[in-house]
Amino acid sequence: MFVLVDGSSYLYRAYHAMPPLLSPQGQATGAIRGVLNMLQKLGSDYAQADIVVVFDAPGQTFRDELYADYKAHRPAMPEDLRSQIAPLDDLLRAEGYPLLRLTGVEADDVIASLARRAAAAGHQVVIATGDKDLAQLVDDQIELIDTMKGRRLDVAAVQEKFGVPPAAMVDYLTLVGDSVDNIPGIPGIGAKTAARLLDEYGSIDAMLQHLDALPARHAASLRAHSERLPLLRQLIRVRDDLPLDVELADLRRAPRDQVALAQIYATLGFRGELSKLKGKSDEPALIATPTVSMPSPPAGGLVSDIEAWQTLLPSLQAAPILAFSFLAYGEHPFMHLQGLALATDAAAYYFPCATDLLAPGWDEAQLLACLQPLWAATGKIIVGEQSKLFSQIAMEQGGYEFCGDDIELMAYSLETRAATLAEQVERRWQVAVPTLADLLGQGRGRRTQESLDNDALANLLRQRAHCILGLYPLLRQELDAAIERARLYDQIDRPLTTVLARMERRGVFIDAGALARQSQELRGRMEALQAQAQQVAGMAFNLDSPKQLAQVLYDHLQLTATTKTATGQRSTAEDVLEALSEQHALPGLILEYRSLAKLCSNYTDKLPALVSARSGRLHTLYNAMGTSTGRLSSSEPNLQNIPIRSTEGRRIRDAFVAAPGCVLVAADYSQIELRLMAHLSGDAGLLAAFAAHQDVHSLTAAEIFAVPLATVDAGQRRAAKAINFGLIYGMSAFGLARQLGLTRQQADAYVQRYFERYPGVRDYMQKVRERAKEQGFVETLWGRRIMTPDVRSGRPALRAAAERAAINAPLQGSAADIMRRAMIMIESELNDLLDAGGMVMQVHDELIIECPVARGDDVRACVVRGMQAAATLRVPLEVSCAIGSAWSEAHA
DNA sequence: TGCTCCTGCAA
DNA sequence: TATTGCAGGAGCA
Repeated sequence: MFVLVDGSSYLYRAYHAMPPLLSPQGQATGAIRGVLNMLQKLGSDYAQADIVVVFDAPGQTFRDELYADYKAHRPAMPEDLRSQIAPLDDLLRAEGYPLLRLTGVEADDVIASLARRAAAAGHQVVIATGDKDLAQLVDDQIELIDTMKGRRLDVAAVQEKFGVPPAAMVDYLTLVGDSVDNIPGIPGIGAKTAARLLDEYGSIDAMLQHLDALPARHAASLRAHSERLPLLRQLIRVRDDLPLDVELADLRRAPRDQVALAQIYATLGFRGELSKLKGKSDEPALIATPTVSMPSPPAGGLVSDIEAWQTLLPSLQAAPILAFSFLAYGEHPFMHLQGLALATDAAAYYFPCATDLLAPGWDEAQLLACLQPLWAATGKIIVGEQSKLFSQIAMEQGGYEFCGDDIELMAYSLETRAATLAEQVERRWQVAVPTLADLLGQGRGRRTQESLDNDALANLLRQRAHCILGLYPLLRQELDAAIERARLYDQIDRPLTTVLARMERRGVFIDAGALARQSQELRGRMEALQAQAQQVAGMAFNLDSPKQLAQVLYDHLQLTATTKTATGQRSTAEDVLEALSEQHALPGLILEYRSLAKLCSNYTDKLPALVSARSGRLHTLYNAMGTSTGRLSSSEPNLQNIPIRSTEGRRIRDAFVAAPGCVLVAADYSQIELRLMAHLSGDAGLLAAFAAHQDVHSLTAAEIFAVPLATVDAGQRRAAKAINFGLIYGMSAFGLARQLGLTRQQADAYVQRYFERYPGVRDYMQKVRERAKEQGFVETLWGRRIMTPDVRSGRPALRAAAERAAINAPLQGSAADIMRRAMIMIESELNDLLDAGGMVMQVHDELIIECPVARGDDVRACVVRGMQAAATLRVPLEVSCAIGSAWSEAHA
């Protein structure tokens, strides 16, 4: 039997799975340690087998030549991983493993060729890999194993996992693509569709012969991309016929070179291995071997009465770290616990809260009360998930404030990318952790949350708590290794959680009656517009359907289509209709209809429906982990896109009002992103423009057009404003031309003059592009890191888009950091200042506070001070603020 | 019911 | 060929 190990895949995974271990000399050794662990495990699992390790060779392969984008968005190998390759090579050779590395092809191809040879010679073959690509090789003699997940993949398992037999895997991956390797696949065909089609037709070739029988959109997509298929196949199919100049007999493990090993282990600081080698296994290893396998299912059990709690309490009090996971039910933000699990490193306990398992006197309130002193114990670390929700439950059902650690938030502070518990566990340990969705199932047989089996829920939450406990030290270590990220988490993101919890719970008052009246009026006008539009069109059609509208405009009325959408439909977007409105009356009517329909469906109808019966107010959800820049986002409803630009839309803001006896105080940062551009770039001209406390767009216009400030006209200011905004987004001259309705040449000239006047800005933008490419990330003023993998892409469009995002991210993200800091300060000051009221909304650069009428001026002073104090830049940070009984009035 | 596409609202 | 979001309705499986 042969075990063929995909060394490169394990190297990467070990690198990510292991803590950043260092040798005494400071050499990184985590990945080496991980690969060694894995090989040792394979050695004991397959004691009789010959183990062969295959690595990717450095440099290009035939796939790179076939396809320039192959693995293009994969970041360059981190230096502290690259530095481990040579020592690992030495180690594996000394351990006696046959090592293969062939230039021009990938490890997969070598493995495939070896596997076929060995199988042909009658051997069983096990391929140890973390990649799914090799599933195409599986047959009676060849199977895959993922030692980290402990999963075996034989013929039946491939069929079960992918829905197709191994023989169809090449076609399957061709259709689906492989985002890991940046292979696109066929658009519109995902895993499900591919499996279904292959099940029915057997192969892509067969599908191509029966295109008419396929669902139309799949047929269209296949046809449109058919010329791509051969290339995709070549990329995905592994070569299993390489002429390898080794004989199977050569692939025997050589005796371990004890002398070399002793030296290597000593250099790497593998004390445990060294002592084993010397036969002194009693000497304790200095470096603990972390768990790479699934954390074992926790001991512990169910706690549903006070006696059991009392028994348990000492061990909970003694634990330095408590991890929790919970399930909630009810109406946001007044939710209840359905159950909660608490894990220590010894055990995990489950506390049901809303079931018939409860003893008299033991319920949610009792549990929360019991937990309160534990949470508050000094020096104890409390870590969980969904901590904003949990702190709302603690407030609402327990009557106290809670602010613990949150592994999702820690991950976000580290890399500004949301990572669920399941994703984190998967990434670090390559094991699946069950989610609520798994327990509920999907489709028609989907269970409701109330009907969940108690034992199943208990196990789920105990296991999750256990995983959280395992993740915490790793995340904390990574945060502490990067002081800026640690500060970001400890001083900004974590404290903000409580602020947001309170703000959501406070809600905002709206005049539902006013909205209902607006709705009625809008409906009337929409009906009239619909009748008029159908009359002008000469036929009946659904005004809400872009597809039908395109038919009416371009087929029925024979207007000329100008723009197409991403999928080739003829566009009916606003700017297109705007242009067409000169030829015909219909486009104008549609535009008006659409604007009204939008107001109705999104706002005047929607908002009153979301008012809580319990509080009479609107409670949005603020997601502090939902953006790639550090901004918040808002949903259910989204209060960050309430109309303001059109006079019709503005009326919606009339309905955002203060409660009786109160006023709204609205404060917003003026030009904060442009100020940050001045600060970050240090451009003298831009700094001077802000220092002058004058209208920056007019000043910019005066510079660009080389005229005195006093003579700048509206058109010049408009152009300057467009450039200023465009800068923040990394806009090109082409985009500027389109925005302003200029020719390319004119726009080019503007941009050129802008950069002549503000050369620091040009240099800064270039520096950001370069840094993004070198480091793979950009940073905000507070060290929030935004990853920018695509700036290294070979695809020009993708790369350009990534560069624009990289330029924008430090500006947008720093502004977001500033606002987060301001909110934390202001919340605490308002707590002292007010008995009732507080922040009710945040709209990126604007804060809205509700307070008693008499306190309006105090609150205004407090908020303006807080917002300004949140950052000290090289330019003034101006805040404008106004007070009113409605949001529309409180806008300065 | 769940997914994708198109459209459009905000900073 | 401008950044970041959320969400509706249509259309389809």
